[in-house]
Amino acid sequence: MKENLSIKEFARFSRIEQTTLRYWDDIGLFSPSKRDPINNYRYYSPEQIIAVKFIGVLSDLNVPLKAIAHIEEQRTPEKIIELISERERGLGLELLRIQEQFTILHTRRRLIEEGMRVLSEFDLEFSDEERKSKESSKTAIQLLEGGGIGYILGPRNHFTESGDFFDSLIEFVTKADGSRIKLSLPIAGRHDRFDSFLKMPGGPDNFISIDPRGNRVSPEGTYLVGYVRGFYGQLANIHQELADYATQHKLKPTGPVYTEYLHDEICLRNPVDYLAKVSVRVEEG
Amino acid sequence: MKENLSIKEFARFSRIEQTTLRYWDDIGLFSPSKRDPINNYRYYSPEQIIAVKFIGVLSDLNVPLKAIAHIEEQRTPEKIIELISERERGLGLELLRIQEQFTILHTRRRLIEEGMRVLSEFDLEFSDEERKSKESSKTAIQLLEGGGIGYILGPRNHFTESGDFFDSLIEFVTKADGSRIKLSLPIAGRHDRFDSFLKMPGGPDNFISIDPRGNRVSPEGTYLVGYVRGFYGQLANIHQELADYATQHKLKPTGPVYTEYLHDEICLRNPVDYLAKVSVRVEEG
DNA sequence: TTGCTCCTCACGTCACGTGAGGTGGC
DNA sequence: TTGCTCCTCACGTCACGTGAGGTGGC
Repeated sequence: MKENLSIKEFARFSRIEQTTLRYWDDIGLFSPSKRDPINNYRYYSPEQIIAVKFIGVLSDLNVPLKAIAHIEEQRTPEKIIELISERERGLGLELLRIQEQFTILHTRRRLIEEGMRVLSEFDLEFSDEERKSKESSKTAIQLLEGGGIGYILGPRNHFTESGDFFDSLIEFVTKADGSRIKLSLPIAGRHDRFDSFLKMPGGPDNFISIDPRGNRVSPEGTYLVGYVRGFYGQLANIHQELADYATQHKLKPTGPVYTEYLHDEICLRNPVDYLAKVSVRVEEG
Repeated sequence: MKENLSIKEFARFSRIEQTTLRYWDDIGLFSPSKRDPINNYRYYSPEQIIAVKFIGVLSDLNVPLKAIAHIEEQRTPEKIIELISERERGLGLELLRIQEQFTILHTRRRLIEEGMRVLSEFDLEFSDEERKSKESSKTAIQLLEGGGIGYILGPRNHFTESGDFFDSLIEFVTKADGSRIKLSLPIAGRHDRFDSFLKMPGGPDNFISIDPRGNRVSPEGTYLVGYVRGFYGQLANIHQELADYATQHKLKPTGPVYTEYLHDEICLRNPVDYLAKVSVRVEEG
């Protein structure tokens, strides 16, 4: 004949904390069906579990408690249907948000892990003296099959006109507003051709970002890949090294050229340890 | 030569509120690259957008700011990979939670909408006098094709032994702990056979709950469906009405019998307006 | 002088969480 | 008396949000 549940029992059955139940009572959102007239103990009836669980669901859905209380007072089937529809839409948006976050995390992980692989494969460690200088850099080169990564192109950069890297970066960031460019995804650079890369390695024709849906795809093919360890802009003479390597191996670097940072401030404190990856598409002969 | 962005510009580019940027600066999580020595204005550099957006992502993922700050100080590729992996797992769990909430909302909506359809189809309105009494009820009966709904069976009820409805309900709720039974989903009753329903309409053989994955499925078939408007337990003489209807239409009510509430305290304030649905599987002849 | 952007400081908000000190019934 | 469960009240916490009053440069 358990018609009255103590707050402890009710908390256990409903899986809602005692403090939360007291708080909901305090703000008039959800009160026990009875109070002991002597010691003022709260007593709940078992069927109250249905309502308290629904409040819990709404609360989990980030409906403000005031709104829930207002709904509770005014509730009709029509209004509850309206609320549910709205929340279903909200959950749909949240689902998109989660997928986006998955993409962001996955992309970051892919880049960082590639960087770790590179560091274990090549010797790119600085000596103590080198580490002190902001201009230090180390490089490694390898030939890889690549391409097929979806990316989003930013607006055309105009380094030659306004002449500044940051102006172009800011233009990219500004254009990102409202477009599909997600700033949470790593920003990379793209040169149309190897020529323009040679002329200005640190000034890409466009800034790009990873496209989670893979709409625009980098061309499949053989890529000459250079890794550079050092601060932003310290691409050293990687362009010359890539050109030399190509000549020695009878390869023709055509383009496009992609410049990404595998390790950057996201995972490193010391800028000299940053790790860039430059991929140039090459053709035989 | 925009190397320094004011807090307004930086907030616009990064899509992070000025107040948030100041707060992150206050707690030492993320500070501008420069301060004006005279007026103490904050100035950010464009490449700081990469880091601030990543902090934003972590913050969106509900990583406490203290933890983010700690990570920022200690960051290495390995630790960031670990963090990302952990968050990917977290997102996986959140995805399950969202799917569960979708199910809860969808199920509620389905029941409430069915109730609204029933109310518009049949006259189940109370007169002013009837509305005053807690024992008022109105009924309607129809024949429907049904079944195929997945449900989760609670433990066997023992009304005849302990003799109480609430004891059984509490046993169900207790068993729910750790099982697949979700208390946020509507709780319904199930009688194995029409006989046992006739004997004790308010005392189901088992309490059940909707199964989002539809494992255990109610049998397909023709169902005699009775709707009862009134407070919990006021199933009136619906059992007798269903029996009479079956006899008149030469139907044999076999079972199982499902008792659900389409409209309950979730969407109504006045208990007398609650709407129950009793479905009995019937056979020809 | 006015308008603008920025500053700091203090207090408010939301949904609890955490003691501190006290009560009633076995 | 002791242990237990419950109570209220007050203050803390987290991540900001909101004025209030003031400053520097055009």
